[in-house]
Amino acid sequence: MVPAPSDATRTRLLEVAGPLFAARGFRDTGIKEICAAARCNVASVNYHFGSKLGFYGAVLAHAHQRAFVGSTMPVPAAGADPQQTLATWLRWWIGSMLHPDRPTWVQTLLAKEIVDPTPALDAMVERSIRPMHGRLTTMVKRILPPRTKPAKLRDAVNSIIGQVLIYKHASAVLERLGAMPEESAAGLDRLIDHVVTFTLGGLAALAKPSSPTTRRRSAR
Amino acid sequence: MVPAPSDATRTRLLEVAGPLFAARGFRDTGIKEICAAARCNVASVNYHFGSKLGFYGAVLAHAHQRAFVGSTMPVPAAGADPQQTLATWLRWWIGSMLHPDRPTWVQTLLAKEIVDPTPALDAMVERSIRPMHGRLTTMVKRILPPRTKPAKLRDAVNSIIGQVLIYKHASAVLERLGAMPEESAAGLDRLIDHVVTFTLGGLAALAKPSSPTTRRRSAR
Amino acid sequence: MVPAPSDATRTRLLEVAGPLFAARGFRDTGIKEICAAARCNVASVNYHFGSKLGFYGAVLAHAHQRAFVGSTMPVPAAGADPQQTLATWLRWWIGSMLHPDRPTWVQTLLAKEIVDPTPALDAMVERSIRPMHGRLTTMVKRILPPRTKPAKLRDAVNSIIGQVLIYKHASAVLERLGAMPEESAAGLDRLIDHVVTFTLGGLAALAKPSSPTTRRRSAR
Amino acid sequence: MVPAPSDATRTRLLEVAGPLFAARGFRDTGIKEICAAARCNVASVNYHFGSKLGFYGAVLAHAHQRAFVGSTMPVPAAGADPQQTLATWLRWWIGSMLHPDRPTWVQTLLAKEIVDPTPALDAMVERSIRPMHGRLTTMVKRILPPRTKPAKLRDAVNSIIGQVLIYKHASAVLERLGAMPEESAAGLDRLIDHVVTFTLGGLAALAKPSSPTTRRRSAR
DNA sequence: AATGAATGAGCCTTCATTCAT
DNA sequence: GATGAATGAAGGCTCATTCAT
Repeated sequence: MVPAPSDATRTRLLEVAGPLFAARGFRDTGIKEICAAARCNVASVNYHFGSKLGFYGAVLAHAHQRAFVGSTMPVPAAGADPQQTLATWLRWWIGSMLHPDRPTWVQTLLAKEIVDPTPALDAMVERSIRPMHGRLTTMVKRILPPRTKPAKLRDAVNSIIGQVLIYKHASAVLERLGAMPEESAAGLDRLIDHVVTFTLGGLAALAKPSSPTTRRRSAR
Repeated sequence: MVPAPSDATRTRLLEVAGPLFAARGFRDTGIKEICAAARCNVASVNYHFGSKLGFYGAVLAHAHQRAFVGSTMPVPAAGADPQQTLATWLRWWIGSMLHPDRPTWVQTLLAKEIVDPTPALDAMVERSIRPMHGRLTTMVKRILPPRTKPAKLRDAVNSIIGQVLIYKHASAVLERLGAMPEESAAGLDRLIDHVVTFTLGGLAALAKPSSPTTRRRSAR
Repeated sequence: MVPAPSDATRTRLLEVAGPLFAARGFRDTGIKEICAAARCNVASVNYHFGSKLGFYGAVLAHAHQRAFVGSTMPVPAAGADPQQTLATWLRWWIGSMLHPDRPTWVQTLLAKEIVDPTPALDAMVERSIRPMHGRLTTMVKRILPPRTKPAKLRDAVNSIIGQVLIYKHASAVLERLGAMPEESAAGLDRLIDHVVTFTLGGLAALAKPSSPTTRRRSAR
Repeated sequence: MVPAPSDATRTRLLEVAGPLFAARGFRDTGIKEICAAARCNVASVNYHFGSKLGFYGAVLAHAHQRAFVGSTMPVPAAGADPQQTLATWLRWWIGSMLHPDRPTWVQTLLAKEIVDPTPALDAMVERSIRPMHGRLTTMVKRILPPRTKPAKLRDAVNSIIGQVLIYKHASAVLERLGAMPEESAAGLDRLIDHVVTFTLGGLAALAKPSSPTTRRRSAR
């Protein structure tokens, strides 16, 4: 079960399948196609991973390992400013999600899985997403007032995540609308600045006791 | 294009296919399955619509017609407060996207199409998404300072959209994280309040000339 | 479900599959092979019968219909001699099982199914075997003494059936031992005479109150 | 042929494969399954036995060795009563075939092989079946009149064998018909009594010069 | 001596589509 | 105008076997 010393084929399969799955989705990517790209027999996938779905799970895990290699999550200084801490973390996170020099297929793969889940999603959530989500929640909690209700905290975190995920989830539409940011390091920096500013502004607004502008009746 | 004289079957197919496509995606929903639900022959789809893809396009168009029936986009009063105008529009938009009393499959279908586009996406963008996007952009532009750069405006709009789309695109993950808002009218109202507050706060922060907190270097 | 008026392919499949299944068994006979013999597409089997197993069940039912066509089970005369009635019935049954002019694959198919059952066996037992078994049991019961225990009756019936089935079930071995009867009408007649004589003799012995010759201890 | 010096794996394979082959047949039992049960590599079978078929032959030979261990065929006393001799031998044979305390898979394996022969059947017939068949034939010959034709003798022997084989070959059907004898030592004893009585009665009837009851015409 | 890895042929089934009526 | 029948390609998976160590 543990990767044997010489897994030429196994490793090649894992390396090669990520971009393919990301490009065409789980169900539209045939193992024939994958094995052709990995120059191995179609039976290899089933031999090493039991089934196509098992293989897909392994690819996801493999992708997760690679996703943050060379980019360690920043640890907040003990008595650091909460806003500053969040800003730093956001810079790291958004950078690791959207950096143009980074192979884009890893995040695309995760995005596809999020929108159209397969049974492999559960493992992915626990392994990869929940830790980050917890970290982000903790940081936001420190910024909001002490007695903020959990629901409010939860919404705030979602608003932050949503601002970033849209570039992964809706890129096809944003491109058609001409609303994609420039794919350059400078463009990414500007985008990050924007998200940080927007987020801190939003959190500040949440911190005030105010009621939102004249909410007369619920929609509909 | 115009409904043929005797189109009982044709109409039934269009009505029945939406939820199925929304539930399992374009490629995973078989025409056998659809025709079984519509109690008609498997050849009917190709007979009436030429091919599966043509049928899918027709379903999307049909869905768009239904999507906003009984819920007209609010028109801003001439000299109204820009923030107020945006807030009102957001209430309407989020409500039409997430209201629990409303059949959810239309938006789900659009969300799936956004993440995993088929050739039918282009038509959908022009017909359904671009008008809304334009309207939203206009409203945000009125809130931001007069000389705001297009890129900044564009980012702001994306930040608003992203806050909402996440509930459609990432619901599978949010549910597993326990981060989904309550599915009730009251829960939706609270969520809308949150988005409005967060958004207006974010836009206010963007309006200030300041630079975000100490941005030393871009992420890695 | 009911055979439609024009089932060219469906009928051809049913006709052609019997000998093939009989020759190589259910699991060793590929639908590719069958469809090649029926000159139709490999998908036809699944289209008409849902699955290979469903097809096999249909072949069995079809075979059962054909098995006794033109050979109606003899009905005993009202006050006829029980021995005579049984003899007549045995003549008919053995003849229909072993007659050399009759296509042998039907019985071979049933025999294979009996020894190595598939899920289709249950239906076959109820439809085809139980009625005959019941008839035979009734006839034997009339020959044995009135108060014969059910277990004794059951064993007697089994002894009769076993004498016949061996020629279907163990023919491969009997041939190698040189113990197969001649495959001719005359040979079959002699065999039938033998079974009738042996059976009536055996039943007569059972009817006597005697204990079998010196049964000291059970084997081993 | 002779067991190699270090044959732990080889022996384990032989021991473990018998019941599996008996349960599911030669073609339906995968070597993967067998090797999993024997806790060895899938290549072991081919390594030790050359091929699956070679392995199967070895299993059959191994089974034959075990089949009659601890149960030696009774040798008739010189001047013993022929009926008594046959009865004694039948007791031993049926007991060794059907005794519930005895692992049943050996006989089941042979039964499967008889109905659906593989190339390994020939060896099995010569080694295991022909000697018994010869012995039985000799005993029956002593009971029938001196000048009995070989065909008649052969039929008589088959009638005896058939009475027993049915419980091995048709057990699936007999169970469904509720016609299986009780699986207990007492039940077996009763069954043996029955077969002995029925057989001796049948042989007695054969010995008479009579023709069977009014055989008018052969069946259809 | 023995094994984990890898192979290629074959399996049954499903698919969107087209044909003949 | 509409359908039941039929099609061929492709799908993932299992198999007994062989290779390289």
